[in-house]
Amino acid sequence: MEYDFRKIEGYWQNKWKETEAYKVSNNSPRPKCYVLDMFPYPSGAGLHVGHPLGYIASDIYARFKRLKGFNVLHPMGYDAFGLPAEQYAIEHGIHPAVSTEDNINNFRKQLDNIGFSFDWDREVRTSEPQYYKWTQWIFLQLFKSFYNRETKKADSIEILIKTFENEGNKSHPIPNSQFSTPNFTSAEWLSFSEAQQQEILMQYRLAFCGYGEVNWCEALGTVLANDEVVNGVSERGGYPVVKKKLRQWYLRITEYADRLLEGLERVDFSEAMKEMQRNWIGKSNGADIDFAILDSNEILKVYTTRPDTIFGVDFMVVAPEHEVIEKITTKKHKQEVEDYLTYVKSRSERERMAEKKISGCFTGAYAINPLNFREIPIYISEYVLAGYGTGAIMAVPCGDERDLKFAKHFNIYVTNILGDLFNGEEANPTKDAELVNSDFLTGMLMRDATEIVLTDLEGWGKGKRKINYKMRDAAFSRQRYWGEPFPIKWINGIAYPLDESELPLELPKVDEYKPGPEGEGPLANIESWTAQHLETNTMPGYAGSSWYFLRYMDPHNNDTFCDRKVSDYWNQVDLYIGGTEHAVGHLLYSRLWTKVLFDLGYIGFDEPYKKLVNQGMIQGSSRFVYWVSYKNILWPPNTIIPHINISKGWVDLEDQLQSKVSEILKLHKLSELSFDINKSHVDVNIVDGVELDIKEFAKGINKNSPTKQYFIMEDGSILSEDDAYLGKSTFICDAEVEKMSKSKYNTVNPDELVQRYGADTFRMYEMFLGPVEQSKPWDTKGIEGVHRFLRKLWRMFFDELKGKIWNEEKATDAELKVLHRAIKKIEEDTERFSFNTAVSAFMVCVNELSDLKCNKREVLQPLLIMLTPYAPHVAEELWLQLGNTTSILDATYPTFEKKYLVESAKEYPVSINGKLRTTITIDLAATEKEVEAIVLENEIVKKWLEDKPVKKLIFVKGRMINVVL
RNA sequence: GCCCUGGUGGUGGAAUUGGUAGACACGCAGGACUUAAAAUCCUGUUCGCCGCAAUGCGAGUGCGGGUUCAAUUCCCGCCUGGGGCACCA
Repeated sequence: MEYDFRKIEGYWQNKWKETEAYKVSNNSPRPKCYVLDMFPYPSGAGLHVGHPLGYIASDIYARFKRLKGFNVLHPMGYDAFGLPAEQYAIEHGIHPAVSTEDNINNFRKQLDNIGFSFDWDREVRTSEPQYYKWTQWIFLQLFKSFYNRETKKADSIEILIKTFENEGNKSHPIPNSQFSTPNFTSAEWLSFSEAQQQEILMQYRLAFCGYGEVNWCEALGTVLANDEVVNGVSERGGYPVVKKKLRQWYLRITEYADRLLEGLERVDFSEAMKEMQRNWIGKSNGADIDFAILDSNEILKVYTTRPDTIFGVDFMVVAPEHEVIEKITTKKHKQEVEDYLTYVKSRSERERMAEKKISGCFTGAYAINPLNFREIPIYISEYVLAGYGTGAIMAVPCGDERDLKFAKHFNIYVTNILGDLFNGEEANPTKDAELVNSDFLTGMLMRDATEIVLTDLEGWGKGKRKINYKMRDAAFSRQRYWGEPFPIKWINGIAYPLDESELPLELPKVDEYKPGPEGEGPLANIESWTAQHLETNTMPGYAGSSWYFLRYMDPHNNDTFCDRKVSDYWNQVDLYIGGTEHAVGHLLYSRLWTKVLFDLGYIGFDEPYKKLVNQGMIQGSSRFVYWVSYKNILWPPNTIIPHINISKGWVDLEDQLQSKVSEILKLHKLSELSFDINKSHVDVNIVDGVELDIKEFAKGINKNSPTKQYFIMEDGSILSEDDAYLGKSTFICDAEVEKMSKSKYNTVNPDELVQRYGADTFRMYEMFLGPVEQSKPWDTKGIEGVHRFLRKLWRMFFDELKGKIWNEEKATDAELKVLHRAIKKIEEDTERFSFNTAVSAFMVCVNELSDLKCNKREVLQPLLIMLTPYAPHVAEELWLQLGNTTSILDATYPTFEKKYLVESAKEYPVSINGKLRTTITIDLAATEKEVEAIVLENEIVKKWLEDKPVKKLIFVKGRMINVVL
């Protein structure tokens, strides 16, 4: 009986389906374990080998935990709303729901191939009304809540209204400091119109409406996503893009900044991941300082984290969006300022931050330093962003590199407050300098000065301590069709929530996906929609994915998003696997939603993910073919143009290449032409390693084009497309590691590999490739080794001639040692997500057992159980063949027993001065003295000692010995 | 530009707490079995040097320094690949 993986895998996949082997119950006496993959977006391109990497890892872990006696929830579903489907609809007229459904079916088929243990009864799709009903419901909870700074949690807006009625807003200051009515009494509140009251409440709601800038493309009449804008123009068509203010929904995530920071202390994410989130939140301690403006009543408020440097301020910079510009710009500089603002309007925030070149312009106005009354010029520059701090900075060139560059560019005098620590060339951001040129602070350490400046400024009413966050409130609307509609009606400019009984508010069918007037979403084109005064924006991609992990727990509940008893049972996600690209987007948003739902009492935990593992990207290994293009040639009609492909080795041999090309041109009676060498991607699937399959390559050539293909082979021979099948010479491609993508022709489809080697081999190979967390290029070649391993395993049970060869004999100590070493290693490695080393431990185990000629059930059966998470199909098949009547999926994981591994002696590495010179086997019970004697008697050690005295002998028991001379 | 992360043989990678660098595979070379091939098995494989041989000698984990009896691992500086930077998901 041979290893017929196709038959085995087909059989068991059906069997498991029939027996509902992966159905998970919400009621179980066993401990729970929740293993989750990041929500996939079902793209039209289908799966490539990079996608299932995380799914395989989580599947192995889920199956492992099941064998260890846990009730494991391991669901899968689709983040089905999104821009690509809508773009596809615009281009092909196919409704996003239809293309999404197709994509999902394709995705599912591909996933099923790989043998995952997902409980498909729990599948969710964010674009289905039964699902987004609850996304809308949660949105309403956000809308009807505010962040109570006294209790530091979300509360019902009704409580806030009661408080306003009784005492105004004195105990709940308005979060928006720019708002026109910052303070009001109970009497004032009661006197406000409904519109005024609602406008005020909007400043408190966790989901609120405001105005924000979007990428507006006039020519396309639409708002563009950041990645649809390239170098300031639209990716499609290359039309200019400018910023435009539109009404937008936001989530007040800034109120949760401290709790999002605090929560990081309680979750098991990598330090790097936590660091990224902390940096994103960007909490800083500093001060707002007011600078008066010369000959003006305006005040310029700046935020700084370094009040101690106030005597080093040589100029001010305001963001181009700052409203003060208009008021302070002098006549003389008006034109210059306008030109600059026009330039900035075309720049994306990303471009502005990344720009190395200094740009800016002087307003003609001067600010006055509140401490020494010095007059300081006010500039505008794109490197100051409107959204951060107050949108204005005090520039201290001796302490900040960007400020220094700016000062040099505009020839601004640089004050040195750092003394010797500033060399005039490089800014020094130290906090430890002794201040000079700093009036009454001179001679003081910077760290100490901060406090004094703050106290002074506050005393004079010129400044205020302030904690600032880089994080901004999260924009929560899109001017798009394919997303959740907001359950909001606008009447007389007031947003009214729909009643919960009106949910779901279903997305209406449309015939076209064109944007509405003035950049509004496509919903604005639907009369029946606008007649009801419904909101025309839709929710962004992260709405549905911010809470999906809760829906998996209770996916069919029609009464609530997730029954509290059920979420109490499943609780947090124990293991979450996904890419680092979600570090600050999805992860922060879902943490926010979880905290709000917790505050409002709907769930019992405030962090969604207990442990997070980041999977690395599988990169593509691209292949290139070099080819010749001719310079300045007008081809006579009916000419056949020789298209010449060059094998890699010839590319740099210019002279010889010239004669090869001439040779080919002569065949076509063409004279010598000058040419360039180009490089194009070639489909990796027709390249074996780096060797091009010319036969396949020639098939792809358009027979109708007036060209004829030639190949300059690695050995210098020349083949034409007609004799491409002949000859023993090879054609070598160049190779490069790039992102895996269709456009680079470097995608590898898992379906083909599964077809060729089986799902078990594919699963193990994906793991064998390297650590899950690490990015690595895909190389199909190594898959053979894993496949050989599985066949070798099979042969321990079945011989081609003899059939069954396992036996019931008692295992020897040596065999049990091999087994238990494997149990220890594989269990530990699986537990710590080191799947690649676990696979190699399987290999080592099977290699050693076959060296021992061990075919004993006592050893093989536990091995099969350990293999189940990695290669479930073959494990289940062999398990059945061994005569077991229950499924291996629910077998008991073997227990490691130390007694089989006990050693009495150790082969110690012996170094002389840190260099390994020999090894000596010594009894582990030997004392240091005994060891020393043995080592110094050793011939090789003696040779190196050459009678020199031993300075020191380092002996680490069970580890190593080092003799120091 | 800012934040995060990686760099070890021809290739993917291993070395879990500072303690024998290169486990396990791929590839390559040689051999066995076979009429032949496939499959399988065995041997070798970091580089350089010496050699009849060895447990010989030297170098070696992106580059340059440092700490240590001992550094892929810790520290400082640099080079370089990848991810993110708020409307891709």
